[in-house]
Amino acid sequence: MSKSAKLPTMKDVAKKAGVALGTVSKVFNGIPVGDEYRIKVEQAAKELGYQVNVYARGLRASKTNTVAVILPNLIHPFYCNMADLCCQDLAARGYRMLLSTTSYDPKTEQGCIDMVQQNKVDGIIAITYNPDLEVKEDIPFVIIDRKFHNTVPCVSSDNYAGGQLAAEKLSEKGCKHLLFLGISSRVPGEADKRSLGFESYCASNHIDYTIEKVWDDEGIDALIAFLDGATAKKNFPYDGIFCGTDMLALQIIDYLEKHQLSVPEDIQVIGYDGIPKFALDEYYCSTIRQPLDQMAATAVDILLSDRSAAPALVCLPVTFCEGGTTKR
Amino acid sequence: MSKSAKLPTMKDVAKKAGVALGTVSKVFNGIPVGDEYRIKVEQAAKELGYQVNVYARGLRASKTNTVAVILPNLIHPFYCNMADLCCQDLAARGYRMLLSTTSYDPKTEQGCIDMVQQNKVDGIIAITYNPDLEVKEDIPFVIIDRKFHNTVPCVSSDNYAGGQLAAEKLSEKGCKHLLFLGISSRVPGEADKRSLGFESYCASNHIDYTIEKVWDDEGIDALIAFLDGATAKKNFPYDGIFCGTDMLALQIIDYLEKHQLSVPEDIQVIGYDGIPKFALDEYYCSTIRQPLDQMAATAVDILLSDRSAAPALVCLPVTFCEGGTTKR
DNA sequence: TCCTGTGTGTGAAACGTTTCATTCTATTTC
DNA sequence: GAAATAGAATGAAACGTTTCACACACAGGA
Repeated sequence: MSKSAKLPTMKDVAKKAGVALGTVSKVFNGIPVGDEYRIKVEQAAKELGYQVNVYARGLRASKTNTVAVILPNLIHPFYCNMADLCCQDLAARGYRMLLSTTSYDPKTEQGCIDMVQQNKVDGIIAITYNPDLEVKEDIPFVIIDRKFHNTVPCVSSDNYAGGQLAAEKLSEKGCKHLLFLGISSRVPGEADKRSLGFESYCASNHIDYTIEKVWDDEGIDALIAFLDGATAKKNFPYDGIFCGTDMLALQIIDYLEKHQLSVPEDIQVIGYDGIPKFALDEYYCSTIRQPLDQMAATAVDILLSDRSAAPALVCLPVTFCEGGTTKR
Repeated sequence: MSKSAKLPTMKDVAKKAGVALGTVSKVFNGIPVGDEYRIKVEQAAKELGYQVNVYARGLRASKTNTVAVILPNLIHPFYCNMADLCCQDLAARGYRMLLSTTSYDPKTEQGCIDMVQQNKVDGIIAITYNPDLEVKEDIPFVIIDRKFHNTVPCVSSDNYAGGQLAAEKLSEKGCKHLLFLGISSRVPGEADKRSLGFESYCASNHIDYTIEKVWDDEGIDALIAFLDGATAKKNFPYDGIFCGTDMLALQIIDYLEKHQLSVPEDIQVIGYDGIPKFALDEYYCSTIRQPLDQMAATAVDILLSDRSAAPALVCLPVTFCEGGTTKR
């Protein structure tokens, strides 16, 4: 353990290098400075082990090199992966990540936004489903997965195309009677387009389909009730199911297997998200994979670049990933 | 969206309340102040929507209300859950969480520590397996899962008892020939005690057992090679396996099933960690569950309390959780 | 009435940057 | 060769807090 000595300041560096304070500042801010000066400063800084004090800088300027990431939680793999990728992308650009979780609670969400604005972070990336968020327009803000104000860019996967792709794959794999199962938030979001894409594909290709959606406050029980009705019949009337999320798909698969319906033999199932299984290189189920890496990279990019040029909505392309719940 | 107005400062509050600057400061720092003054200040602050500027405070004092959490990644559920819990516990105490991921890279780990010390966070919670970390002693530091310097408190689950418990459970459930499989880091850590506890239980209860450990740089292939040797025999010689982690257990179970050995009928498997399956209320496998919530709470507690009283190592109790890979 | 002691509000100084008006140097132009 | 100009380094002021030496008021003892 090293001694707890007073940290060197810019003043120390300036003195050691024999230059003025402002010159040192310029060097550390990438402002052009004569080569001989730059070298002297860099040398002195290195010898002293100097690093810029984030708090002094944050106070004086409004540059904090910190981006706030606000998510519902760090339990669901989707959010975790997103946080992981954002963290890496931000670190690569020299930014720190301030992470807050909200548990979907609107009050907590607003509290995070307020806190974070007060503290002058350089930007905010959020996944939130609160439509009434108050955001000051002078802090760069990017939202993932849900369109918000028109002034706030949204990054999402191409949910509509994803829905189409799911229908297409199920159909290709021989399914004749398709079913969409989804749990929707009462707040409209990009994810709603999954069923729309699914529907459009089925309709224009004359495929038999059913859409069954419930509200999130009704919970999965409402979907189970629907399935109970279907399994009560002699023949379960669907042979291909597209679930709005991988997590839902897992629960549905559990249900089916408990009712002597085998996946994928009797019924093929596709989820949405593309969550890798437990940090391994496998999927929980066949799925429409969102390009999380691109989404994170895009969000960071928009945030830290010139936002005036940012599009209101970026939809990134999805892919189908085989995961054992569809026939090969 | 609200207007982008200049944020109110303490000076504004002082003027509005008709008191001195220092008095306002005291109110916001919980330093006793006459009631009539306190009320005036609180009133004025509320009306102005004043909040303390974190950067000014961080500059002047060394109070930043920020704790850094350093983890290998946000992909493995163990780390994610830990981050989630730390975030909640910290928020509940009014702290912000600065999160960094290291990908197990020693250089990145040291970089994070340096950055974070430079930036005067109020404390650091880390999960790192780097033995050569340089830490300044004047920043509160807690490490999870690995004992470090004696001056740095470590929080872990009771790995030794966990190993004993796994052996006990397998034995109780009728296994006669136990096997421990583990992947160890070359850096000694608390997790090494899992096999020691397992061994001690078996030895003192006259249970037949085998310990098979490989180094992490050899990878899982080394364990697979060992199993190949075992499966090549007419009868697979083990009927109960304790794996060092849940993730390893999953991979081993996969292997066994591919070799026509069914779990739990032929072979029972117990993992370690207690990772819940995909944010659902199930486990991937029968497991020795670490009390993540207690571990996070303890880490935060030690960090923010008087550390001089902190024990060098806190071992929290583990529990056995049934997960379908052992017989009931 | 005066003096001392205690408790509490006051406001200037300091924290380590960035910024900007100023000074200085060197180069160009007539 | 002198004056004008561009370019670059300089250093003081300012950012919004916390802290601390000080002033002040009031109570109690002589």
